[in-house]
Amino acid sequence: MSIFLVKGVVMSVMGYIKDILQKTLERLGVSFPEKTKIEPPREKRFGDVATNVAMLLASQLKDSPRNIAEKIRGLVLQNSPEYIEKIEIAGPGFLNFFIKHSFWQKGVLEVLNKKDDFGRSMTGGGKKVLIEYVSANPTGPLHVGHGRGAAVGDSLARLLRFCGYDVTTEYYINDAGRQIKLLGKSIYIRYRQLFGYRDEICEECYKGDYIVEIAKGIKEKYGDELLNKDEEAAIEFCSQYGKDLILDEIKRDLQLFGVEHKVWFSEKSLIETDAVKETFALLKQKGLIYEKDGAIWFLSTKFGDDKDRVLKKSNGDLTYFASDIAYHKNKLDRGFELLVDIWGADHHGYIPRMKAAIEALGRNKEDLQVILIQLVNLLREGKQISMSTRAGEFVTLKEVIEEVGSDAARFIFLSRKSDSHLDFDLELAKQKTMENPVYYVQYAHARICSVFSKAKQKGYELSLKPEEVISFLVHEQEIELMKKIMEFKEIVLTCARLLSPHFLTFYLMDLSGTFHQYYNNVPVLGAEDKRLMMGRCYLLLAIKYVIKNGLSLLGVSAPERM
RNA sequence: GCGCCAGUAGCUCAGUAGGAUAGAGCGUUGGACUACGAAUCCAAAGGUCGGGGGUUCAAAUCCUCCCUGGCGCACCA
Repeated sequence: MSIFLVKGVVMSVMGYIKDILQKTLERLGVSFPEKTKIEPPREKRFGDVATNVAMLLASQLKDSPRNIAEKIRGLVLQNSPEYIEKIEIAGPGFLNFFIKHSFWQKGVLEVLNKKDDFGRSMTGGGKKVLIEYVSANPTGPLHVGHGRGAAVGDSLARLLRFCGYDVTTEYYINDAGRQIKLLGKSIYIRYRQLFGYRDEICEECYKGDYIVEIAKGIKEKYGDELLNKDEEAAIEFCSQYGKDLILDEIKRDLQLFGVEHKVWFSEKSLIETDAVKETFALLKQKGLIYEKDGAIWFLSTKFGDDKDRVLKKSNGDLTYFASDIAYHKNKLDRGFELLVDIWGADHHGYIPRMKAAIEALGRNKEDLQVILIQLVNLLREGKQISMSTRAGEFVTLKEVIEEVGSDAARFIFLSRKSDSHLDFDLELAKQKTMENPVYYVQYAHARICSVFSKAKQKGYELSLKPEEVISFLVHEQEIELMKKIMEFKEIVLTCARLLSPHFLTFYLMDLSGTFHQYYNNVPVLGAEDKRLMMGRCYLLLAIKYVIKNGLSLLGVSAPERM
C-alpha cells in the first residue's frame, strides 16, 4: 500500500502533491511557505496540478525561481512517486505535475466504494454550529425572499453536516414585539368590519387578504364574543390567534419546500425567563452599559461599532436589539461554538452591533457569521412582477413552489452568491432547457439511470469487478470526468468554509456538462470491448453517485426518470 | 454626508484566502437523431474585467481616489 493511501482512501490530488512538496522542502531545509498555491491550472498543457512554491522561495533561497523549481523536481523524482507521470517547469517558475491515469482510476473505485458517503468528511470535527434562518415575523405568509433564505440555510446545514459539523437549525419567532401587536390590531379591525363597524384600517396595519380570512375564521369560531371584550384584550387575543395560525402556515410552507427546523425558538420565552435581565446584569458587570437621557445604552463602540446602541428606551420599552443580545447569549450558553445567522441584506447595518455584542459576551467576532440574502427579483417572461408588502400584494413562496416545483426553485435560489441580486423568472423556471439548469443536471442523472435500465434490458451484466476493468478508462474525456469527480470533495469543503452553497451548484452544472459531452461522443453499452463497456458503466455509476450526493446537499431530488 | 455591497461578452452571471492566452449559459450564425433519452451535443463570432493611480516577478482579485447602481445609517422591527 502506498503511503498516500490511507485506509484505501485516495487523497485529493492537491493533498497528494502538497504532501510530496512538504517532504521535499523539509529535505531542502526550508519551511513550507504559507502562500503556497497548489491548484489545477487553467490550461491542460500545464498539467494536472501546478504550484508557485518555487517562486515564493526565491528570496529566501536567494536563487532564481526556475533553479529552485529544478532542484525540487530532482528531489521529488528521486523518490519515484507512484502517481507522478512527469514534472515540468514553466513560465516564471511554475512546477507543473502530470498525474498518472491510475490515480484518477482509483478515485472511481473510491466513489463506488463509498457511494452516498463519497465526499463526506470529519473536517468539522464535531464543532457545534447553530444555523438560524428564515425567522420571518409571524405576521404574514412567507414570500420568495424568505424562500431564498430557506434554501441557503437548509443547504448549508446539509453541507456542514456532511463535513462533520454538529449542526442544529433554528427558527427565531419574533412573537413579542410591536409587529405582533400590529397584527392583532389589523385582525381586530377587520373583525369589527365583519360586523358592520366602519373602523378604518390603520396606515401601518397589515393589509393582505389573509388578514380578512383570519378575521372571518375568528368570527366563525367565536361569533361576536370579541366585541364584548375591552379593546386591548381583544387585540391581544387576535395577536395570539393570528400568530399561531400564520406560524402553522409558515411551517407547512417550509415543509412543502423540504425545510425543517429542529428548534422553534420564541422571543417571548426569552423575556418570560428573565434572560434579558440576566444579559443586562452581565453587561453591567462588565461595565459595558450606561445611562444617558433616561435610556440604557450598550457601549458597542468599544467593539468597533459606529455608535453606542440603546437597549432600553426612556419610555421603559426594550429595543429589539436587547432581546437579540439575550437570544445570542442563549445560543452560546447552549454550547454552540459557531453561530450562523441568515438575514435579509437590508439588515446589513445591524451586523457590527451584533458582532460587538458577541465580543462583549466574551467570544470572537468570527464566532458569529452573518449571511446576507439579497432581494429576489421575480419575473415572468422577462417582465418584473411588482410586489408591495404594505399593500399586501406579493407572490408567496407557496405559490412559487406550486408553480415551478421545489427542485427548480431551490436550484435557482442556490445558483447565485447569496448576497447578490437574483432574477427569478417563473416561466424560465418551468422550461426544460439549458436555460433552466436544474433540468440539465437532473437530466444527466436520469440519462445514466436510463443507460443502466437499457443494459438490463439487453441482458448485459457487470460480471467483472470495478478494479478489474477500471484501467481501461483512458479516453481523454474519461480522464477529464474522473478528475472532475474527485473535485467534488474540494468543492464541498469550499462551500462549507465559505458558507456558500452556490459553488456546488456551479460544480454540478459543470460535471453534468462534461458528462453530456462524453455521452454524445463515446458509446458506453456499444463499446467495442466488454471490459471497456463495464469500465465505462462503472464510471457512469460513479458520476451518478456524485450528482446525487451533490443535489441532495442542495436539497434537490435526483429523479431516475423524467 | 457616512457606511456596506455590487459594476466582468448584447443579456444573466461564475471566477473557490494574487498566478500563465479572463470562463459558462442564454441570445446570434451554421451544423449533428436508422444512435445508450436531441430536456443533448459540435463549431463560429463576441471583452480596454466601470475609470485613474499604486503594491508585486505576477492584479478581475490587494491598497487608494473617482464614477454609476442597490441598500443601510432611529430611544423601528
